[in-house]
Amino acid sequence: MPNNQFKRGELYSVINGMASTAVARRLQKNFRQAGLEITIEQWSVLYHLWKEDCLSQQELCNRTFRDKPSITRLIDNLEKQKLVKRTASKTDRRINLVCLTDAAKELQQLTIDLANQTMNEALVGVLREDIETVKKVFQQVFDNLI
Amino acid sequence: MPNNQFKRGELYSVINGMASTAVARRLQKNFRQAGLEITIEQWSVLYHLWKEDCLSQQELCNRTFRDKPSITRLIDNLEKQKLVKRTASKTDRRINLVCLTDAAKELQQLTIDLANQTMNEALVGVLREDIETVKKVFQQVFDNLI
DNA sequence: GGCATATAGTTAGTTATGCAACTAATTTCA
DNA sequence: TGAAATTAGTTGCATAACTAACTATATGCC
Repeated sequence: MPNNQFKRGELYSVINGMASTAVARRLQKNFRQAGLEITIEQWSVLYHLWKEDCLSQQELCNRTFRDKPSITRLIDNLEKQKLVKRTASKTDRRINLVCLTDAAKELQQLTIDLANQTMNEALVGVLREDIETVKKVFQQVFDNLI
Repeated sequence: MPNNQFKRGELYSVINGMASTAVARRLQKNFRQAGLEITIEQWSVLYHLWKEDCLSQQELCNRTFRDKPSITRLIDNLEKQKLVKRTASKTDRRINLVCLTDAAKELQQLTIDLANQTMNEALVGVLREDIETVKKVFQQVFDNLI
């Protein structure tokens, strides 16, 4: 097997999970140490709702890159924790608009601070221009596969 | 999916693992189209066993970056599919050595070819030097967090 | 209008992950 | 040597993922 293909296989194991898993675990740990009960998956839903409240579940699928059943259950759990509320759309009765509760709005600043702190911990010793390269490569990978 | 884009100036998409998720989904799809029943998580275990057979479960934890219960259950499922076999270590009775079956050995070439093909699909238009930068950054992130 | 098709969301089944608590075997060291 | 600590692996519980199949509503087209 040609040597460069083997290298790409090695990159697969790098891209596929280890670094982002490490970041995600650290963020979850930082949430827990701050006394927050939410999962990072739930947080990623809240994150998009903080940017724009009352999105449909389908729109949350698109923005969080999850499928519909995943969003259904994430919203179920967020509703149990009284962080969001499903509201029927007035113009399309198929659609649930997912809206933040006041309790969720109070989590925004703290959790985003913790996320930024986590990224700072992760990126110690990494050059700013290299971060831009990573973003660029990830965008290209994403565009290639979607 | 118009909103599945990384936003410039933020790395939350890295936390969400969007690029690695996209690669993993594509690899899973390519496995399925080739008639292979294994999951990418199972494949990642086999991958390390092809490099070195008969590793302990703990060693598989270290190499695949998973915790012990995850490996226990991945090995359970791989054993059900007759792709690996647990063997008691002769020198330490706490240890299970996980060894490949002949059926698993036959999967090596095809699945690694599919992984390389998937990486080639993912990396169209990506510069070789940028790949090296990604590897370097990921290694640094990993070292920072572990 | 009415039927075919597409879209929004839910449910069920299997696999995987994280954490905590557990058993069993080994090592440490007083 | 023997009790304490460590290590390897399993089990239980909760959350999350993907696929496929399902209901309900909306749209398109004749």
